[in-house]
Amino acid sequence: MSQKPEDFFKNVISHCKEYGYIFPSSEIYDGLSAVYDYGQYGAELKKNIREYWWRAMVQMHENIVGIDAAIFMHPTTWKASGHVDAFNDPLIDNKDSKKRYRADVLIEEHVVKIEDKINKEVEKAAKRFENFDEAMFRSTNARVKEYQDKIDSINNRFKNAMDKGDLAEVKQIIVDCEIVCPISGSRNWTDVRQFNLMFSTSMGSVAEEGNTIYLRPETAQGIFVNFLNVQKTGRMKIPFGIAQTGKAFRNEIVARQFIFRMREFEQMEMQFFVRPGTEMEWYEYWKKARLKWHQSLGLGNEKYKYHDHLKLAHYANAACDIEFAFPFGFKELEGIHSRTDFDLKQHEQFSGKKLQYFDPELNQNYVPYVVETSVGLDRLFLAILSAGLKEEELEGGDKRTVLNLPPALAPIKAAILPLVKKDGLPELAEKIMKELMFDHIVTYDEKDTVGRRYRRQDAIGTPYCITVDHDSLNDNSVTIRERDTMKQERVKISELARILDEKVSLKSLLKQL
RNA sequence: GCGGAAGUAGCUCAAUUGGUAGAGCUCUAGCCUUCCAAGCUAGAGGUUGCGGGUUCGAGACCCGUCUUCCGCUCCA
Repeated sequence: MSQKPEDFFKNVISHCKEYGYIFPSSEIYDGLSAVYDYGQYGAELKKNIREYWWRAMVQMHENIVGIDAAIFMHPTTWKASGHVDAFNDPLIDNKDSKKRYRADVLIEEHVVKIEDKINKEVEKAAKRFENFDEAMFRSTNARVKEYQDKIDSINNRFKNAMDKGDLAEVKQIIVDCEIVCPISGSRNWTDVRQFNLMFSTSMGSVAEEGNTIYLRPETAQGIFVNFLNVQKTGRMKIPFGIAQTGKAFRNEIVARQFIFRMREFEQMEMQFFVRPGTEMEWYEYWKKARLKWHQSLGLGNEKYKYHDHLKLAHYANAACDIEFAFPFGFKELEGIHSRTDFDLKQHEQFSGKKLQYFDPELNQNYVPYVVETSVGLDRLFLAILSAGLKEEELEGGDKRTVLNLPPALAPIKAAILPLVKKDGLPELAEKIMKELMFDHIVTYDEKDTVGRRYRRQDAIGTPYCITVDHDSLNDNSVTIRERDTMKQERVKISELARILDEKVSLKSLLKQL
């Protein structure tokens, strides 16, 4: 299909809506920006992806266990993790250049410029006088003092403004200092606005001071604060991992690209605790293991690539992304980070509790190092859906829309279809459906011609259609039609449950790992 | 936040210079019985995103507002 990427992406979005995968949130009220609801099929697909991840991590690793920590956490958690300080930026726009700046950075840069002027004065004076006493010069020279007073006054004003959260004052500082935009050179600024990454709410029915709590911006911290609980009660020996899936919330400045960047999203994280000094081995191990997991889905190995981070976050000593070829380009799907002992150390410091492990082999205590794997469930969903959606040209110029989902992840595993709606075929089909229902989500459809029903199932990604025809009444056989090849195979009704199970169980995926 | 585009049936879109909102698909009920969509009959579905204004008359023109999409800015 010679389709433009934007158009294809639009198709993905409308297909999601039209076939019950994803709806805009609160749509009857015109929607809520960057929030989406998973529909009847979306919820199943998402659940299946989560299930596959969980089994691959928890079930297939003796030394990994899973937890389900709360979204609400003690507010100090986020001071310790660095989220409170690091993601609380006052931003300002220049209306002419359309550039956005951090207001604090603009002011800092301005202060640096004044400092440069002082230094120049000092240099000049140093050349002029012999036996130059720099300290004396700095404290007595009128011009230098003037500059220094300016700096102190700006710094004071800024500190006061930030402490009080007075953003109008922050803007006034920028205006008073006559700070110009480096690009447009103009002083045409918008108001300063505070962008806080974290959503806050209040605990307790009465709004009082000091009871502000945050909706977690990552699930990882729920694992770190439970490190000792799990290690002790599970008698875990290093190296070991703790996995968790769950919602996280980030107040993105601009959330875009459908479910790729949402304000409410779901993460699947695993924190792997290792002996200090071995973290790079494990980092490499998990990089490979996670890529292999993604590739097992069969979306095409060429759709993945590593992207190593050169600029590292405050807590990491190595980091890379597994990127996926989304319709809008290669973008991060999963992050693998070597987080060092940063988080546990921070929590030790803020909680006053020892978060250490006694290593019997070394006969010593230490704070473990952590290798994190963190994948966006919604992004994975989008990856699978956009890789799967195809407009096929069939022989004879016929077209069909097919959603090529990995069978083990498909929402509906099979549709049971009577060839015609009479002669006892519907009854037999329903009987088959009721039997298969015990193991899988299956559906029944008798409306329209069978070819049309096949196409309907293709569009929602059902991997198998089981067709009951007139012969079925005599030979106790039915045909299984495969979604991707459209080939049919005749099988015994008594064998159906086993055959279907073989084709759609997660086991087939897990065995590839 | 800035710039651009767009909001009409569940979906895709029409509606002449302003003159009674329509089609296809989908859906529902029935007919037909056919292994790869679009046979027949009937039916349902709309305060044209919302609020004002101009006009005898607004889906269309004007103002405001909301939402979505694209680009820029931010992004652990």
